[in-house]
Amino acid sequence: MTQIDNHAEGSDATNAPRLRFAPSPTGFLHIGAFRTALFSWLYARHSGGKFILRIEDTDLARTVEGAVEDFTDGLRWLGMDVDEGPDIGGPYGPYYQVQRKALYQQYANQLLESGHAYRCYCTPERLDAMRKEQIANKLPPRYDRHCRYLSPEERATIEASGATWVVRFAMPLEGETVVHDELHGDMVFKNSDIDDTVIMKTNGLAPYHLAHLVDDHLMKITHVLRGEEWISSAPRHVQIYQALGWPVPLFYHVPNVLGKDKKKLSKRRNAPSWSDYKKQGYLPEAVFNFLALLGWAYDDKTEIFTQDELIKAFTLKKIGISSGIYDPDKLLWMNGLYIRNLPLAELVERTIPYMELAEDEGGLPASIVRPLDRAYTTRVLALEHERLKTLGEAAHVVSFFYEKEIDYSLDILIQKKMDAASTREALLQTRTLLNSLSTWEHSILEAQLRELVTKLGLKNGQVFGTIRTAVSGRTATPPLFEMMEVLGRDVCMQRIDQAIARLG
RNA sequence: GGCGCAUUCGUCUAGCGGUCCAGGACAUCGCCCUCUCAAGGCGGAGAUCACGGGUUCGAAUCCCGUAUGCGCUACCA
Repeated sequence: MTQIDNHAEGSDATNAPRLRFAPSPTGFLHIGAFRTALFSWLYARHSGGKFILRIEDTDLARTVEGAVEDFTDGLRWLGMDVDEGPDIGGPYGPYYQVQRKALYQQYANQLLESGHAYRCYCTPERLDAMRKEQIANKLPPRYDRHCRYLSPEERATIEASGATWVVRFAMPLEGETVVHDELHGDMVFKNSDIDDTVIMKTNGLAPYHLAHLVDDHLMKITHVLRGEEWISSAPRHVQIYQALGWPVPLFYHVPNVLGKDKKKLSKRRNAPSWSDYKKQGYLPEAVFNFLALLGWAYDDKTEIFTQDELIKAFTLKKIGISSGIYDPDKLLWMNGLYIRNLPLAELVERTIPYMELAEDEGGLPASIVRPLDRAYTTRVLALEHERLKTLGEAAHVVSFFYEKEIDYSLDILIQKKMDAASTREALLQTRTLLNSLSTWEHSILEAQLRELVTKLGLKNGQVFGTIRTAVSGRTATPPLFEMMEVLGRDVCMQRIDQAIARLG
């Protein structure tokens, strides 16, 4: 602990900004949390500062196994590298709050000694009863400061009886506290509205209000970006900073990201996690771009940015202050755009893993052998490239390119103003024509089949639609002739034969 | 209930006293392209800038109310 202190008090102060992302490991991280992290990361990179990951795990009861790994995986997936944190350490560690317990005790004691805090012996039962009564009397539920005014003798008696205690911060009873926020300006709070919050729990760990503040100070955090839900307790924090004699960092209370229900994103209700996006085949660079635009805008038209462009363009000043609903449709559009901009080879590289997933995880049907043929898959995906919105949907959309048997109902084979007989006839003629071709190439297929259409006195859509279904089992596919070329002569002929057979 | 924050097209937003009877994007609608589905191109509709008062020669932009939404009100973060 002393060692940590020495580091913290050391005068290596450069003026580079230091920003932190400090999630608590109570579950997976939703997209709104990442958005705030992303703002911090972007500014750290923009300014040549540091980005620190700290785990706020002082709530032992709610800590979830695997959560920290989820954070670091998510950060990595989105391309946000960490300068100091649990995995890599750093000069101001440890980066788990439970490991900094002694520090919080030290400063709680300091506050106790300076008269800025006091021991509170109230039992949860008393607190609970008190609150219920306050609410019943339409009073704001607030700690009644019962223990603040205990005499030393009374304290001695209570403690002699073996009572446990917490430490509460003694808020000034009168006056006002001004919270200066870089985004919102000055926000003024009446001290009498703020109660004496617990800064040290019975189990010897500090709650958020003390722990984050001690860590931010010791870790030399310069810019504090956090959700706007913290505005209410910010005056408490500035009072504690003052009581400790520490400078207050720059506050940026950023707006929340809301769900479609207009409620704050919550892990258990309406929020997708980063890994949901990964599973569905969203590109991290698209998600990154999308997230950066949620509550921040560069100008009135630019919205597609590479990560480097974002780093260059990002400024904290332009963060908006009103909370917004994230629009999954727009993300989907942006993802499609990023996919279309991918070089084909990279698209193949990144899509194959999704296609090779087990069938029940969204991969190709189990009957198709893995690993997939790369050359063939490249030809297949070339046709689907501009049609994909997510990598995850590729398997479904291209499965007929791989399947031995395709299955479809006859009504999608028979086109408008046609019946089984005319469809069968068209297919028979198609078969004869295709059999006569010496080269299986899309431009030749197209030229020949167009001639056939006129010869049959049918519409393009009728004949091509019939062949499309016969050959793919689908009504929506890539352009027919390119598709037939990739499928190959044998597969096409066999499927056309089957269609003819099914028509009687 | 108390306190706080917010409020520009359905959604994300630009706007920081005059250039805005408000610009862009997604979604939506129509047309073009066309063998289906996409992609792309063109165009339309969509916001009396929440409402009401001020300040000002002039307000989406500044101030004050009201309404609505959201947040906080734990030995959770």
